[in-house]
Amino acid sequence: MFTNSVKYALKAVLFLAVHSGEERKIMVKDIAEPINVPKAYIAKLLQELSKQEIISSTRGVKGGFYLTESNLKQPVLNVIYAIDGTYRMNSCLLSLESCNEYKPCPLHHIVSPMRSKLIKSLKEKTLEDLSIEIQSGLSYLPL
Amino acid sequence: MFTNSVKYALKAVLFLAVHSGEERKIMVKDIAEPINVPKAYIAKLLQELSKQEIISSTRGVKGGFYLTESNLKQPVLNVIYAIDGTYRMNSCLLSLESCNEYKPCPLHHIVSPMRSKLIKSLKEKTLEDLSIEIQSGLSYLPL
DNA sequence: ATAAGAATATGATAAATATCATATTTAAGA
DNA sequence: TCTTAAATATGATATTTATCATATTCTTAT
Repeated sequence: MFTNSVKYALKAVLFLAVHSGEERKIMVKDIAEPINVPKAYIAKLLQELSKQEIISSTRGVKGGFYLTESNLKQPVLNVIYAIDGTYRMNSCLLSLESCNEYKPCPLHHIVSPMRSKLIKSLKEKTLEDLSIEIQSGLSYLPL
Repeated sequence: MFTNSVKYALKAVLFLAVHSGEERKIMVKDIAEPINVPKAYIAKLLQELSKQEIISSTRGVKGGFYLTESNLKQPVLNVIYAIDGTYRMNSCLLSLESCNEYKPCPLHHIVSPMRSKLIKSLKEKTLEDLSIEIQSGLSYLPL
């Protein structure tokens, strides 16, 4: 469903959602280790997310990555789209270009409603929502 | 969600579901072209499906691939599992080994119920079901 | 100003997936 | 039984994705 890159990115962003803030910037190595993702790999992803303004960063001494209030208000889906692009989640499972309601592929009726729901959920849930769930012990962000 | 290989395999198997039979074997090149998949690639996938007895085949003159009545009764999910294995569809989106109901990852509550439903549907729908839908114009298997 | 610590830009390497090619085996028909 | 036409087995190549490495740029504090 998602690439490895998206999975890593989501873990990193959620880690930042819980642990960082404008006054609590976190540097790459202190993100990579707790989420158990190769440092150089996550560094690249964080740079990309920062460039796309999904997350925030500052360079130099005392710098690092963090989430602003505004970053936290974003839907989870933003992270996914930023890394994988929109195509992957939205394209026909059988890769039939012409697949749509009027000319559905054989799996369309099974898959399409579920995908719509999933996308809706990922659009409604913000990073903050998930962060709160983690902090209140409703879900976990482990190794 | 699925690999290219699974998509190709599904298209090929559904093509066979509609067009082949014990008395109407179809050879690789006559499958590859209408479903618009590279011949050598689909050949390999068909061989694998045949080995796993998802589809049937005979060698030699007048040989080819086809679906028996028994093949047609199978759930669509069989094709997916045969090519991609079971792990891909069932593993945690964030690749957290420990993710489950008791220790859910942050996306578990969003994703898990939908995945369960999807798998249920793919288990209930047989190749025959989909073949009938295609033949009655409820869905399409185009290029 | 300048030194040091951080992200950033760039690109190299490795692994997995997708694609292509071909020699071998099997089955049917002459 | 021999020839031919098909799948089968095997493996080579190309492309994409994942991983790693490093020189450059920016920011803070001295």
